[in-house]
Amino acid sequence: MATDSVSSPSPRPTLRERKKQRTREALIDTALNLFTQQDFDSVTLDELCDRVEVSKRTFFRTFASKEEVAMAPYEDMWKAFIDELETLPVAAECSILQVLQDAVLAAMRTMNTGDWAHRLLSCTRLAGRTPAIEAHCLYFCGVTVRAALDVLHRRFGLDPHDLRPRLALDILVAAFHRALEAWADRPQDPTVEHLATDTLAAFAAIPGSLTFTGVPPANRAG
Amino acid sequence: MATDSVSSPSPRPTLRERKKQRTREALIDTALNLFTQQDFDSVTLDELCDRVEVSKRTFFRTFASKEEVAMAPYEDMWKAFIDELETLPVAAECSILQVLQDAVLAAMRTMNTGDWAHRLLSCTRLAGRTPAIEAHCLYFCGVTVRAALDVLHRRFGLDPHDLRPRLALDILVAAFHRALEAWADRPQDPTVEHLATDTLAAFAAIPGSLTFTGVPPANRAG
DNA sequence: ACCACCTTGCCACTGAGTGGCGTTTGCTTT
DNA sequence: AAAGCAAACGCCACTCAGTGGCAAGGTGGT
Repeated sequence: MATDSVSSPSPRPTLRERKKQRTREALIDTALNLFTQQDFDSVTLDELCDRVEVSKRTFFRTFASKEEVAMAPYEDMWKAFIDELETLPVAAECSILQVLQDAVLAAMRTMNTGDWAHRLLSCTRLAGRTPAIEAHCLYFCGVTVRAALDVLHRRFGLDPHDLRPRLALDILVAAFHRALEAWADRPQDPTVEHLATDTLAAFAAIPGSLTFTGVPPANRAG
Repeated sequence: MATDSVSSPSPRPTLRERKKQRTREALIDTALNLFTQQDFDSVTLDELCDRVEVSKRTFFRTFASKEEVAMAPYEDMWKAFIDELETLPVAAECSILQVLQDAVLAAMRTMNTGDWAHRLLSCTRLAGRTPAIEAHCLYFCGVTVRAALDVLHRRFGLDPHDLRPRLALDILVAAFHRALEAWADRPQDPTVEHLATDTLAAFAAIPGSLTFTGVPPANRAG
C-alpha cells in the first residue's frame, strides 16, 4: 500500500511486487483520466476495472474505496511527509511549525518522479469539484495529522495535553491546501517547483491570519 | 432543512412544518441512540426507519445521507454561527480572528435549548470513532468555512486573493475541534458553559502554536 | 365541501463494498 | 527441473446506501 521505494534500497523488489505496483499505477492513471473526462460519480468501478482488465475484487484489494484511487498521488506525498518528519535533522531553536513546513517542502521534492505533478493536479481539481473526494481527502488528512503528532511526540518530548503541536499541524495542512488551490489555478503546466513556491507563499500568510483586522482595504498578504 | 426558528418570529410555523420538524427530531434522536448503543455501520437505515415508523424514502428527503443525521446537532450549531457572523456587531480595531471566535461562542449559546448539549456529545463521540462520520463532518466544515468566507467578504471589504481570512477560519475550526475533544472527555455531564470554557482554552492556545519550539520540556499551553 | 399541492409510502433499480472459494501465478526448496 | 507452498486473482452471490417514479394520503386555501 505504501511506496516502499524510499526507505529500502531494493534494487529489484521481486516480480510479484512490481506487478502489483503496475496494476496499482494503471488503476490510478486510468481512474484519473476517466474521472477527469467524465465525472467521478458517473464512472462506475466496473467500467474502470474493465479498462484495466482487473476484477473489482482486485481493485478493493489495492484501494479501500473509489475515492482513494483518485487521491492516491496526494496521499503518497503525505506518507513521504511522515517519513521526512521521522528523519529530518532539526536545528535546536527552530519552531515546531518551521520543522513541519520544512518537512512538507522536502516531501514534495521526493515526489519529483515521472509525472507525479500532473497526477497531483488531477487529484486537486477532482477534489475541488467532487464532495465525496473532498470528504475522503479531509479524513485522510486527519489520520495523517494524528500520525504526524505521534512522530512529534516521539522525537521531541511534548506534553500530551498541549494543544499547540496539534494546532500547528492543522494550520500546516490548511495552508498547504491553500497552496494547492493556487497552484491548480495556474495556467501553465504545473511543476513541483511552482508548488513549492505557492506553498511558501501560503506559509508566509500564516502569522498575519491571527492578527489582521481587515478594516484597512488591503495590506500585503505576506 | 435549516432551523428557521431563529430568523423568523413565527408564532406557529404551520402544522405541516411542525410535523416535519417532529419526524426530523425523532430521526436524530433515535439515530443517535442506535448508533451509540450498537455501532454506526451495523445499524441499517431500514432498522432506523422502522423504529421511527418512516419510510426510507422520507429519510432521504430529510437528510442527504446516513452520516448527516448523526451530525445534525453539530451542523445546526455551525448554521447558527453563520447567522451570528452576519449580524454580530463588531468593534472597529478587532481582529478578524477575534470576531470569528466571538461568533462561535455566541452561536453555541443560542443552542442552549432542550438537551442539545447531550446530543452534541453523542455526535462528537460518534465522529471520534467512525471514519465515515468524521469524513462527512470535515467536509461539512469545509462548506461552512466557504460560506463564512463569503460573509466576511461581504461585511468587510477583503481582498479576494488574501489567504489570511480563509486561514483564520480554518484555524478557528481546528481549535474548536480540539475544544470538542476535550469537552467530550470530561467525566461530568456536559453543559454548554463547559464547552464555552474549553473553547476559550483552545483559542488561547492558537498564538503559541506558531512559535513554540518544543525543546524546553513544558511551557504553559495558554 | 372542494380543489390544489405538498408530503409520504411503496416498488424497482443502480452501484459500492464484502465474504467465500476455487484457480492461477510467482517464489522456494530439494 | 519438478514439486510444494503461499500470495494474489477471478468469479459469484450478497448486503446496503441512495435514487427515480408514481400512486395515495394529509394539509392549506377558498
